[in-house]
Amino acid sequence: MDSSTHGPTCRPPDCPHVTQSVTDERRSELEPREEILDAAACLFVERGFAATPPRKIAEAAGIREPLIRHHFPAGKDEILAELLQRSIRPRLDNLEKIEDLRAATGAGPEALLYTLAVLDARTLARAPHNLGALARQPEAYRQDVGAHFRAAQDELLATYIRLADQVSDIVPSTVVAAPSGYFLGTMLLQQVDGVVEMRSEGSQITPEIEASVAATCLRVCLSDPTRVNEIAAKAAGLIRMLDA
Amino acid sequence: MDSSTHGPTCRPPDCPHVTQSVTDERRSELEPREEILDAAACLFVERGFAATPPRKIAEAAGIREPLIRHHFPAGKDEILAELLQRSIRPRLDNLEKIEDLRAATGAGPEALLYTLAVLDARTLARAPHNLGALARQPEAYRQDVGAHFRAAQDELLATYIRLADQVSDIVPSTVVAAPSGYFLGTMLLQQVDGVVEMRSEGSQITPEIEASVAATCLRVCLSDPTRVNEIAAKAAGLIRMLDA
DNA sequence: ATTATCTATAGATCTATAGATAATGC
DNA sequence: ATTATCTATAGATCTATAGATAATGC
Repeated sequence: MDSSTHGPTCRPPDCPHVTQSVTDERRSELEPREEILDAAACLFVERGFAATPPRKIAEAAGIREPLIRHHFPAGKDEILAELLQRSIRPRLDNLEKIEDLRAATGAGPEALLYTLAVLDARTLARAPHNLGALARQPEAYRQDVGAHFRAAQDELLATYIRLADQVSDIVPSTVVAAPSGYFLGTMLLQQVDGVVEMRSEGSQITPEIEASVAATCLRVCLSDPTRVNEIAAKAAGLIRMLDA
Repeated sequence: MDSSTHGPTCRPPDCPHVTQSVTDERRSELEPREEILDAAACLFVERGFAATPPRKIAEAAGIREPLIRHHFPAGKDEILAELLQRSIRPRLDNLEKIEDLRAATGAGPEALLYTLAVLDARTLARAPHNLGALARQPEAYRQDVGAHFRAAQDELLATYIRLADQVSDIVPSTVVAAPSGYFLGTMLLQQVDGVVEMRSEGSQITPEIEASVAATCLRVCLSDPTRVNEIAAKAAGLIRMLDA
């Protein structure tokens, strides 16, 4: 209530930066560059990119402002670009993983869609500081900062679209308003990305919820939802292979 | 490319403010207060609240900066609060509408959920400047600005949770990872709110897509998706009553 | 008399850089 | 010699206000 303008909205275990008030000792567990990224991630997610001046990042990281410029000559923009990369890279890895699984096991699109959804949900659930929330900052759409990120996002969407298309067996003419193609893929991706919103509302994302999200993706595509159990079981085997 | 720092990302038909460069004539179709709100809505959605100084709003509205303070003494915060109100009020109206329909027709939760989803999707689809996107600005979570808005949002969520609960006939023990309660409601609401994201990606939201979103909400809840057609038909009747 | 609008400007904050000092690698 | 870090500061931008002028309602 004393120093900063508005109370921290950040849950302490997630994010020490917003709560810490005058502690300006470096925590020094990390390299300064990492320290900067970590502090910035927390602040960008909690207060927003545009609302976070470099000074606040420096304070949170326990360094002086010009050091930020030393590590990131282009300033905040460069930090955001790096954080966006880090938020999307593991999801591109997930795309590779399911492609490998397909090649290795001949798994069908149903199990692969479920697997991808679980992996992505898990990635978002475990990202430090709920980093996935950066995708919703308006600056993530700016060409100069988020171009690379956007391209990756498009690749992700394209995969969801393709898988959804292969999985969907709902004949449009038989069902009023069955989504398809771009819209079906978008809806599935949004369902998965919803994990970010749940986290920011304070929910702990359990493995059950991750599975729930994935199962919902299937239920949206399939005319016979009783098959979800069977597909989930098959996918669980694939996921176990990855975890091993 | 000449004046402003970054190219406008706004589609012209949606939003004249970002594209207009040096035209500082007031358009004067609207009251100045409305002009300010309209310009601010566009800029907040496109560039973000924190990245939009009052000067830009004044320029876009064709007025001088202090006039903003005259109409909104608390500055940008007050504008945002008003815009958040305007974005959520029609959705509270939608809640009332389905309650009225329930009382008048005795419609069941399935048809009401479908109807609510269509109404909400439509509200988001038609909101000027894709106003629904404001809900994702970090400042919408700030107590001093968004408290009222958040309360309304919670009421909305509570209704989705309740309806989803009544509609859902998926017995958890028979299906691995069936979402329920809070999470099911959250997923449905997110599905509907996805319209905002689709609009910001440039998609035109057709009535078919609105129906699609609503149908998907049902498909997520129901063990027997073949019932969706029948429910959608019933709901279409309810919606026609409202439109008349 | 109140409301709407402007010009002018003060003070705070932010962004960016210059230049000094310390630490490190060859 | 290069890299890492600091202090100090300039210039730009933002926020907020004072005070003048015009328009409007009683």
